[in-house]
Amino acid sequence: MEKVFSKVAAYFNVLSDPVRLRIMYAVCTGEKSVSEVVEMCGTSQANVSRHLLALHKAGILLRRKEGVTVYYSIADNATVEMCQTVCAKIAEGIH
Amino acid sequence: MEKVFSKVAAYFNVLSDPVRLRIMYAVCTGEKSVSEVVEMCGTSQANVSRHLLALHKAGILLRRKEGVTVYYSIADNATVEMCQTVCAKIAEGIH
DNA sequence: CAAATATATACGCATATACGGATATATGCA
DNA sequence: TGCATATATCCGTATATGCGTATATATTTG
Repeated sequence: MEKVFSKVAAYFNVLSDPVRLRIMYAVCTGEKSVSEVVEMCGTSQANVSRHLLALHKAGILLRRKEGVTVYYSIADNATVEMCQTVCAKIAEGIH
Repeated sequence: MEKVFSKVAAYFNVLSDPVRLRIMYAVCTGEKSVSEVVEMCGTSQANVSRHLLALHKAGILLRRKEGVTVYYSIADNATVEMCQTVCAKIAEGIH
């Protein structure tokens, strides 16, 4: 049980960063290369690479290498749906 | 949009700690006082108090004071359901 | 008022993490 | 082989956060 809590905490922790949420927003519309994500999010290539790897290690993003290019995509749509639900709920309270 | 991401990140961040998840697990069965939560979770009173306040500030727990005793309860069942969904999903992968 | 109980806060320390900048690694191509 | 492109990693720094310990605050009771 305690082990589950630690894993769940780690899972939420990956989603608890604005940059990683921006990245999720970029990738959820379809597979994207690192460069594409860099253009869509306003931060450095090194930073994007790190966050993409963090999301991948957590099992949230898939990683596919094609030549020198690396593509990331959503592993499980349930995560995206959860983010959207929370976003909607919180966006209500902002107006 | 960026503001929403920050708020969502903060929301997930509150749930990204094993102790706070233990506390959620304790409180989700019904309103509990701080002392009761301390007994149910294996950590100090100061620690529990801090985490309960963090969950309350995030809007996840309600706070009710009755004399010298403070009771906390779930504000929105959707949060609990989300935690349970994630827990179940992750517990699968552990066995 | 004094003491006991319940909860919250202050402080210090250890650890984690995000970021910038530089650099390493890998692949493709002339 | 040499060079360009794409991605990942290393290092240092600044900041955040969790926890233990002690203490403060508030309420009840004698």
